[in-house]
Amino acid sequence: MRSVDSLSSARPQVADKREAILRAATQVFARNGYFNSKVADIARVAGVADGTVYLYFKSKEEILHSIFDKSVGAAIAECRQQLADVTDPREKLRRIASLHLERLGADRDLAIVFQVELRGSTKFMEEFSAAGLAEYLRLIREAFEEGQQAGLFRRDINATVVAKILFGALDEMATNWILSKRRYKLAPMSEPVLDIFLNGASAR
Amino acid sequence: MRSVDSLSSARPQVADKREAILRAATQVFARNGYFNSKVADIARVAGVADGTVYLYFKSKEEILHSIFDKSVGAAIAECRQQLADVTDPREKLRRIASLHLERLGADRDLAIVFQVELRGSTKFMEEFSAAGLAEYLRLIREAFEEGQQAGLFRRDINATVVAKILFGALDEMATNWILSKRRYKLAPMSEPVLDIFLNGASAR
Amino acid sequence: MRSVDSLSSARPQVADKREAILRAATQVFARNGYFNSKVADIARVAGVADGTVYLYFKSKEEILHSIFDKSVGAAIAECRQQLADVTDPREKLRRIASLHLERLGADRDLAIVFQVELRGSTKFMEEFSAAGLAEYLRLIREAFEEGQQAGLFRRDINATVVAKILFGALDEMATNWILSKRRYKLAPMSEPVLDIFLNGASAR
Amino acid sequence: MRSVDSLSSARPQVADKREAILRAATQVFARNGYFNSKVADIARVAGVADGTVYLYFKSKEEILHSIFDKSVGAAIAECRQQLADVTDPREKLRRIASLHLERLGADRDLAIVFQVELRGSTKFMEEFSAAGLAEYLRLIREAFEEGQQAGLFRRDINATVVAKILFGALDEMATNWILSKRRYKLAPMSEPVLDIFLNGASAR
DNA sequence: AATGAATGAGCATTCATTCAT
DNA sequence: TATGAATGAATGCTCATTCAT
Repeated sequence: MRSVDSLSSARPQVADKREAILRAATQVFARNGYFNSKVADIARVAGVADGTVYLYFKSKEEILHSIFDKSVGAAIAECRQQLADVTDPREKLRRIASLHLERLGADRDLAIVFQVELRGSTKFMEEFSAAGLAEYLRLIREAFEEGQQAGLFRRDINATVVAKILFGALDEMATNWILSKRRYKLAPMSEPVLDIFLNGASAR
Repeated sequence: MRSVDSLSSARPQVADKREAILRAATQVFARNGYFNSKVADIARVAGVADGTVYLYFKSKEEILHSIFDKSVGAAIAECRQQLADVTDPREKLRRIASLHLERLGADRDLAIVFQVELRGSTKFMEEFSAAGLAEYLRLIREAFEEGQQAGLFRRDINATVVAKILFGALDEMATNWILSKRRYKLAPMSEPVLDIFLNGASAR
Repeated sequence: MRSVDSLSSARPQVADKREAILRAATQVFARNGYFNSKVADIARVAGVADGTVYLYFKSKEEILHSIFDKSVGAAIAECRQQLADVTDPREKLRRIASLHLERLGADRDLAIVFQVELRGSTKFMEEFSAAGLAEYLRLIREAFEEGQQAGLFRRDINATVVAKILFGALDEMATNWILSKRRYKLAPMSEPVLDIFLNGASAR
Repeated sequence: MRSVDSLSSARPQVADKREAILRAATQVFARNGYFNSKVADIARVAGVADGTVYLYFKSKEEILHSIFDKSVGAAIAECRQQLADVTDPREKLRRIASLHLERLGADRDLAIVFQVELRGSTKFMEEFSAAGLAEYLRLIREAFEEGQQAGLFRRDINATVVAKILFGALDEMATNWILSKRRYKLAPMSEPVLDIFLNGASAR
């Protein structure tokens, strides 16, 4: 069993080191911005030598991509799982929104990388858009369409546009939270958003 | 006629050259991204020497700021003017949203700079937030509060949050438009947004 | 007239700076070897900033190529000129050999770059071979063929091979001179080479 | 049989591994050039771990030196042996030249390392010159001096210079062979060289 | 002996900015 | 004002070498 190894010196070092670099990079990118961050900074924060970074990542850019991939992957997986036992489309949307803001609210550095650093390049935005965002928007859209079929939501509005509206509103909550000097909880902000949204989208 | 000005006064030249540099920078930033754009590129596109850029702007960063200041200033001014003769708060929000997307939709390069390049730095985002965005959100909020006082909008929702929701939804429309491979008109996208928003925010 | 400018500060600076960099590079390459030479060293010796090197050359490698091109071009041009008024093929070969060793003997650093640094890469050797060497071997071969037609040289030996033999012998003289700890004149070494060569190649 | 050795003793393994590394290095150096070759490449081709290379060689440079030492040692030994039963100085020179080109012609990678890679450093060239080349030139010179004493060769020419001439001519044949795109046998090229050389150097 | 993960010194090149003209 | 040659600080990445296992 692994647990025995874990007590001594084990082998999770590889995973650990890769993780450490990703964690360090998230922090460094969040504090200095991607372009102003030096690979040497990341290495120092991660507690490894400069060259070691390149044993785990092909380039500085790949580190940024990896932060994105890992987080979006986990987020979508968790989202799907949480939606599994929910049938009410309105509740589904509430869960999606809630998870979205909970995740970002739980790790400020990661949130900064997501809301700010990942946006600063058309190239990356396009990939981002094609990969994670598209998948995420689909989750919203599908829940909304279910609600339309169930007669809960208005049928005169385009589900794709609706998904963007909800995402945009949540995204703005997250960005505002990061930029705000006041320190407040992000997760509860999903409530007024859903309130207006569901109210505005509901069939009468 | 221009030629007269040119002979009689140097002023328009100054404005022209400054304008030319801003226009060139918008194009170059939009196509390559801020960090990958060289001052030399901007100078070439603007038709001036590298050093000339520094007669009008203190640094590369100041060029980005100037693009922002100039555009936001003009947008808010136009917005205020267009709202002057409108009394219905719902119509005010419609005008704000419409103007927002019309402006961005009219100049794709400028839209890219706004939606992508200006987002890539926490520092800038903070200033952006403090300066233009705050002013812009205030316009929305005030219109909404008027509506609340007039009994048109629900009073159980926070006007500040509402303003962010509307802005976030519009912002997402703009970003999606930029990243989309399909070519469609951006301005009409304000309609479904307002539809859901007004419907969701209206008093019953 | 330009000569007036020349007295004050003039404009030959461009040529001068390029020349200075080439001269500096020849010295630095000769002393440290191409791969161990830093562009910063070349810049320092040339009395310019690091970046200035790149205003005149695309890369470190291009500097090496330029040293080669410039020198071979000048050598071949001088060689052709010196051969113009010579009719005796034997004398032509004597002049070629003599010029070859005089040139290398006159600039030890340049000779080192030619005999050592330029040889250290198959890629460059191939270009070298294709460009300058081929031209140079042709000069030898043509002189030899003239001698064959004039009945001065044996017709039973291949002129192309003969050219390589003569070049190889001279090349070895130059390399030995560079590596030798003794300091002697290189140019006179052409005599014994030609002696044996002409004797061995002459018709009886 | 090899399998017996493998079972009874570890020695051949050592020799095998050292050999394997030298063979791999010769191939890698020949294909990429010394400075562009990575120790990791050599290790991979040799089928050993990176670190293992350093159990047999102190540094990358020592590998190059070892290739040289091993090959020159073997060449000179074979040369001496082949000359043992020859008395005619002209035949001795023929054998030396023939062996020289046969050896290089038999292993193209080794020839490239000798003709190109070993030349790219003044430092190495000096050692090369002091060690192998000096010994080799001595073999030639001694054979020539014998011929002079026997009245076969002219006494008015310096034997040391003569040795360089012959070596230089052969060396050029080898270099040309490597760089040529045509594929031909190198060994036979010793004939025209010797032809001219002996003819030019012979007493009348 | 063998491994290969880790190290960290080293360097070509870029480009925002300056300033003599 | 305008120019553009010159500057030089700044950094991502490579790879020979080490060493704990």
